[in-house]
Amino acid sequence: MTERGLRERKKADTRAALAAATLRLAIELGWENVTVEAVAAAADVSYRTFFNHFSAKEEALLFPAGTDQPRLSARLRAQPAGTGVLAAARTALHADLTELEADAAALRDRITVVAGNPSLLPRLVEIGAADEREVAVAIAERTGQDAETDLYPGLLAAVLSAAVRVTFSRWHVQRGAVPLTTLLDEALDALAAGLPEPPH
Amino acid sequence: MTERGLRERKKADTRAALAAATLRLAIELGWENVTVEAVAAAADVSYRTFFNHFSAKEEALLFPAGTDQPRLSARLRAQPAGTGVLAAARTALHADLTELEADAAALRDRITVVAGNPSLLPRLVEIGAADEREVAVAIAERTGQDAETDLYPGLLAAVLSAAVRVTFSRWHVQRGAVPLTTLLDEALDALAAGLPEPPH
DNA sequence: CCGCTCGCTGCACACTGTGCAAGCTTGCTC
DNA sequence: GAGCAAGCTTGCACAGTGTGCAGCGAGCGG
Repeated sequence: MTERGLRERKKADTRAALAAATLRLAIELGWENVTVEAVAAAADVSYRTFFNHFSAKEEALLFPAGTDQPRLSARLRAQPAGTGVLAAARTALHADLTELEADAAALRDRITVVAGNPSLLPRLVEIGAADEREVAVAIAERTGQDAETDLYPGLLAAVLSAAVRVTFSRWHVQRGAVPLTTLLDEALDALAAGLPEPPH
Repeated sequence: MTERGLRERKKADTRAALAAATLRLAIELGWENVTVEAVAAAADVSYRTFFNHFSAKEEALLFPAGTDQPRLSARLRAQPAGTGVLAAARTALHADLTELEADAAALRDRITVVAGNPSLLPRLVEIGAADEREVAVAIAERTGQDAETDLYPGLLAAVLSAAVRVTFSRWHVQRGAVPLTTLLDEALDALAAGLPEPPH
């Protein structure tokens, strides 16, 4: 399933080379100075080939592995039916973040680029929270509600997305000193406590 | 301060005409079929003039009044120092949403366009939550914390942003039957209660 | 009334993203 | 192993976005 032949392996290599070149050039030159032409040249393929692998420049930076990998909604559905929504979400998010933290160097570089280019920030959320809409549906399935009309599923999905975003930000500021999962737990605990105002 | 002369009035008219034409064409043709050239033609100005008023196509749709209007962070700072952060945020958000709901028809059209084009969704958040970063700083000032390192300010700002986004979504689904402020209160109450899982 | 300011306009340009029609390598079949 | 289909790569043309620059003309101040 991982490699079915030389052709697919070469294709994956090309995609990886393009993604790596994109990230490297973004760090070296700044995101706005990265052109698709330069990326293609750095990866030794033609300009046109870039768009055979990525539909847009941002995709090469933020979705180097492709969009068909297991997403948060899938992980959430995989949790046993007995557990509560919040606990299930916490477990699913842990799995997601652990996987991302596996190549921490690339993740840090990516966040660095995004931090310097706010226009990319929304897309980063998609990495962590995948398709927030799907997550809302998965939550609705678990609570027996309707994702369209009821408040809870959409709100929880959006709030989880926000928690992940904040977690990425803090992880980056602390230069990865604390694991993503630990930081996420802090955020989720604060949420579960109803966001009580801390003493000052 | 509102109008200082014929020239400024004409400029504001041009901007308003461009914004209105953008919204109208987006509803009629779909966002992806709206070209700047068509918008400029509909507003009876040249192509180049469009970019003298808006730095990008999305800005004409989402920030028709300009980005220098009073933002959420300013409203938040304007709240009396005695009140708690959550209460202050609620009041500030009420003011913001009430103002937006004043021209409900345009707001509904805008949300319709955004709902059909997820790529625009992140920008809509900016309308409601303004600059989330500034809000985080304002929260930090109120709690005597540091917006960079402490969890609370950034988390609360992100969560408020999420609540506003969900509120817009529900308002749109219900076709504006319930005021924005009422829907926002429901979301904030759920958050303050720690997002307890509803019975199913 | 004269000059200055400033919005509007046209032109040229770099870049993104897409459709189409090739060419060439891979992998499968006979 | 020869051929054939599939599909990755490539070049070309094109629509559209966004920017820099220079000129024009109407509003504004002295």
